[in-house]
Amino acid sequence: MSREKKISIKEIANISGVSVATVSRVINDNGRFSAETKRKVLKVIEETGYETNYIAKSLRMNKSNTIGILVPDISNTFFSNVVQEIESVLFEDGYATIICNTARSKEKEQAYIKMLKSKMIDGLIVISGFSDFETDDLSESLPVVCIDRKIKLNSHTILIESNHYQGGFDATEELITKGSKNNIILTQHNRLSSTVERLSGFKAAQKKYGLPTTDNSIIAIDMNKNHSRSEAIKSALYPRLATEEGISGIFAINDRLAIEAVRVILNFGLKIPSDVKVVGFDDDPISRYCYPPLTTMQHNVGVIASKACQALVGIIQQSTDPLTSHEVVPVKLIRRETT
Amino acid sequence: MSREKKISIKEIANISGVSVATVSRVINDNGRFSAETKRKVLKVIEETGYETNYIAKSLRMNKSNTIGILVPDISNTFFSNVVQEIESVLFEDGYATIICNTARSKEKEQAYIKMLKSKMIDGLIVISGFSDFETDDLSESLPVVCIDRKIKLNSHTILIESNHYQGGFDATEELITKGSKNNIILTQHNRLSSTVERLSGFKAAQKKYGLPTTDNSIIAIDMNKNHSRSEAIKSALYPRLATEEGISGIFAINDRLAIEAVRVILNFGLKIPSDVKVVGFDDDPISRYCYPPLTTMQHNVGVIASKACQALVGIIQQSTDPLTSHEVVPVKLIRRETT
DNA sequence: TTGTATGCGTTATCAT
DNA sequence: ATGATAACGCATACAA
Repeated sequence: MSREKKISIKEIANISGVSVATVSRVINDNGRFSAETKRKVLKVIEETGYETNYIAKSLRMNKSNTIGILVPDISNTFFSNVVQEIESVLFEDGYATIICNTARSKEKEQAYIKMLKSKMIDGLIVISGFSDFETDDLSESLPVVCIDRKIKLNSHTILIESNHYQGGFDATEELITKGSKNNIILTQHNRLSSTVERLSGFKAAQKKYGLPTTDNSIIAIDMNKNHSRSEAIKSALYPRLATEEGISGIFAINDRLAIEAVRVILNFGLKIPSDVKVVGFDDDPISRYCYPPLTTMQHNVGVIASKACQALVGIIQQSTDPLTSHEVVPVKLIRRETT
Repeated sequence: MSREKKISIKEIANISGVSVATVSRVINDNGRFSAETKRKVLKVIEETGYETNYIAKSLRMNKSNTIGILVPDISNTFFSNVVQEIESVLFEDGYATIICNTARSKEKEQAYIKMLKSKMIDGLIVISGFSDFETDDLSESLPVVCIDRKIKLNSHTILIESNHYQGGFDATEELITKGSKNNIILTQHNRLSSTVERLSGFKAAQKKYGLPTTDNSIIAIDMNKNHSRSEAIKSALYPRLATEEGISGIFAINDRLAIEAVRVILNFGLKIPSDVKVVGFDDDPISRYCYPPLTTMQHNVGVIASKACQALVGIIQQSTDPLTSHEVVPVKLIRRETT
């Protein structure tokens, strides 16, 4: 493996008999050179297979045409879809993308931010994650757009998010209009804004139809011990299934939870959707293939990604604050066989 | 948003009243400075919040402590798991990771390689993808390790892959030992080495048990038109299900295909696994939750990732060829309810 | 239209 | 133990 030295602008200049400045000009097409020299230089570049050293360019220009993405868990379907979409439009815009998987670790997140800044990234996209770190301080010195991650009010940071409130509302309304009166929300113990909003939507829908939301309406699973998640759901649900006024509708905050719930219910001996109806969230591929196929809320990944990119690139290139700093994109009910 | 100028080594030098050389020495702990100056400089660094500019460092050192990953489709579960794992160990080793989603586009792949080289990446990991591009030329000038991607024999490139042959063999043997005599392989039209190997495994297992592999044993779906994939499987399978000597076992080359096949069979009115048995490949999460839960082959993502990183980092740091240039890691049968 | 010279932030060589 | 300075590859202000 011979790492042959790469050819630089200087070589090109020597070979074609002009100065480095001139070479630089024709490469960047800045004008101020004759057609003849252009031809000459381009020919040499072609022959030598010269390629720009973006490290040097970045150092000189103080920008890298690179943007960073912080994502908590790339193996999560929704996240990876968003990332993939973002990467695609950014690529079109001429930006490279550094995807950083923070594994929900605050330390890793900080380390990555440091690394990204030292790489002179032009902008940063932060997807979800817990909001207790200071994106705000960050956005003072760097264009930042967040996706599904609440930030301080006085922030320069832009926020793009799914309408989790509406999602929670529509999901719950689906349960109700399909005939379920005794509904609960199956949620998790965390402080994600998306979780909070979905709960609000649930409550609002309940209220609209004159249904109460009590402590009993909320079952929150602790995600710390993943292995027993299924057990946790089981022990929370079983006693509530047997009673006179048993649970007849479940809005689960994500599809994984929903599917676990479905299993528990089926094992208990109840029918879905006749005895109890279930709605999930995220439209994970598993919701299409599980049994029975799961009614769920679908994110509009395409517009989330494009809005995020549009906002970020806008503020990078104009170096000015954009018109809207908060976009909320609707989610859509996908009706399948659990309601 | 005030992009305040970042502080450099020069400032540190001025403030602490030493030269830039000295500052650089204490930062890199190269010795040749007094304890006193060290203390002094470190204090200033602390106070000012100085952070190394890795762009400049990279330019000077001709290395970036960054490695690139080329992945065809980050939303594919297996790929995203591998990437996540790789990212994790590389992070521990002090390397940043640039994940590039090539979307199976040759143009994008080339563009990304160009970009990565110009960013002075220290190494490259290529996951799957079609083998008709020249990783070989690449590996002349850059440490490269491939995962599940066949390359030319004379190559410097290292290859880590799942044992697709063994996977195909074990999957098929599972069908046979569970009582199925009339087996087919459900595959796709592509030239991926993994596809080819799985087919070989299928044939070998058939042969071992005195079962023939004819043209009729192979059903290859065209993936071009995704929307009609389900239809394609249906029309391929239906006529073969009705006959006297109907299909009793299907080895599907991936879980998506397997699940579609399961649906077709169920719709046809046959029982699984009593009438026909199915084995998939990849252990996608959907295989756990689909109905009935799918027997499938599980990759050992952890060792694939760690072997890949180990190999890459080894050749980067020692700048020498590693002992083994080809590692094959076993896959594991996960027995669920389709066999 | 073209060339010279300077600087981006580092590290490394060579003095001192 | 420390400092001055060159060099990495590039873009640009200024001079010609």
